[in-house]
Amino acid sequence: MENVFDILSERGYIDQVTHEEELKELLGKEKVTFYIGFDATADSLTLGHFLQIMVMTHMQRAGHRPIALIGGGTTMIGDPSGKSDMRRVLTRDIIDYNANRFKEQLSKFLDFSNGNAIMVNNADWLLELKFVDFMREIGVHFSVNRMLTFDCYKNRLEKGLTFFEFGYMLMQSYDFLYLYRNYNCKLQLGGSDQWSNIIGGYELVRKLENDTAYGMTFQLLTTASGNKMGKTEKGTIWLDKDKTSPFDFYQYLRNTDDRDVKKFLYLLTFLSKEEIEDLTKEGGESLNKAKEVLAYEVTKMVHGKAEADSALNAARALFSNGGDENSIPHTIMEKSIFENGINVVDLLFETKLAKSKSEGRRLIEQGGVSLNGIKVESIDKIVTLSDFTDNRLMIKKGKKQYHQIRL
RNA sequence: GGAGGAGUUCCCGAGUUGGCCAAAGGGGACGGACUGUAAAUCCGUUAGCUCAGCUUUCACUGGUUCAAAUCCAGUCUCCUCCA
Repeated sequence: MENVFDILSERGYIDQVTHEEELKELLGKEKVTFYIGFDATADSLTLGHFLQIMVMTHMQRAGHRPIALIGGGTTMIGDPSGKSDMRRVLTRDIIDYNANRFKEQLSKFLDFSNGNAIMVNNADWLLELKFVDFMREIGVHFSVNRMLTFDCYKNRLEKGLTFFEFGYMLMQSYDFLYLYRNYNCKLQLGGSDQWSNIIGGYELVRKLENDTAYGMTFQLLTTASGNKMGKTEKGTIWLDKDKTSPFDFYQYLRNTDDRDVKKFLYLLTFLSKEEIEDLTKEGGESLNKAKEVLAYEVTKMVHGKAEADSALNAARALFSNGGDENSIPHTIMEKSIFENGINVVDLLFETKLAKSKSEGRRLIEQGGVSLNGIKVESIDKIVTLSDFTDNRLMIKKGKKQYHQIRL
């Protein structure tokens, strides 16, 4: 059987590894327990987390045991790496709630039965630590001089860094130690921004347990234009369908930059190398097909086949004719509203296509709105039943946003 | 605790001899043109509303004034240096 390390490497997940050869050997010969930490700051995982889920899934398929660690305890501090400001501190209740949601979502991808995967919450052990004991057992192994040389702290020195946040690394390192002791966990994975925290943990295990631990990071999912994948300015792309609809989720991936398609196919789908190379070899316009596959595959994994089919159909219906109209995002409204007529601007506002009426006016003035294919020329237009066809009215905002009104 | 500096519209960041400030510039976002539901480029928009006018904004509260982001007093927060 192929070594999972090679798979991860070939697909381009891996960024940095503490001991490449040793780790590869280990992964080839025994069942390895590893962990990835998730911040519990939101009540849903994001598309960005999906990359980490993929890695865990690859690992589990290869016979290894994933531990998903929910940062219930560390979230109470906030990881200072890469952040310029101290994070909002959340209450225990919120964190617990979030942790539960994470578990639900992760269960869709990982097999948690029979201990094949484990979920833990570091609040369970971090919160009961005694300060003095912790400082004596753990604190003595960390050199401040050394910590200050890490990039993540370096740039914080100018902005200010509290001891509170400085302790984050010790806590995360302690997590690793705890998991090593209780679950024989030998490997920590994480995004490349976690490198220094991971180093801290594996060094701690080595010092205290005199055993070898490993760390590996993978690339942060970024788009060619430099943004963090799944975190658009508009808002985060969530895995929760109530927070980001499957259609929007699909569309986000469907609109992937040409330069990212191949990379994302490798990272976010299980398609074989041959399939991916085949889809992307021609480049140019043919990449549209690859984008459709990408969007469909990922949506299928996250939201299931039915939702993926539906999103695919809706998109085809809207953008290339054919496909099923029923899947298009829509609002059902009272017929009486249109018997009297409603102003377009109000309608845009009602359907949330415009955040304010001013924005709605602006859109119309700039020629960005059409009803059933007819451009709205005036902000005074009154929409009535006569604008409908078969009780349906398709509002198009800009080039890509469609919303249908049904009676 | 002492001395000094700062808090502006989504973000960064101008603006403090009071009016010409809904507030420069950049980024982002949005709309249009071009296109392949891509990128790049160009043009436009970017507080709200009952929109040629009106209303609410420049940490908070109160004051001076015909008029304040700009002046005064107090409060809060953050930063730097000293203890």
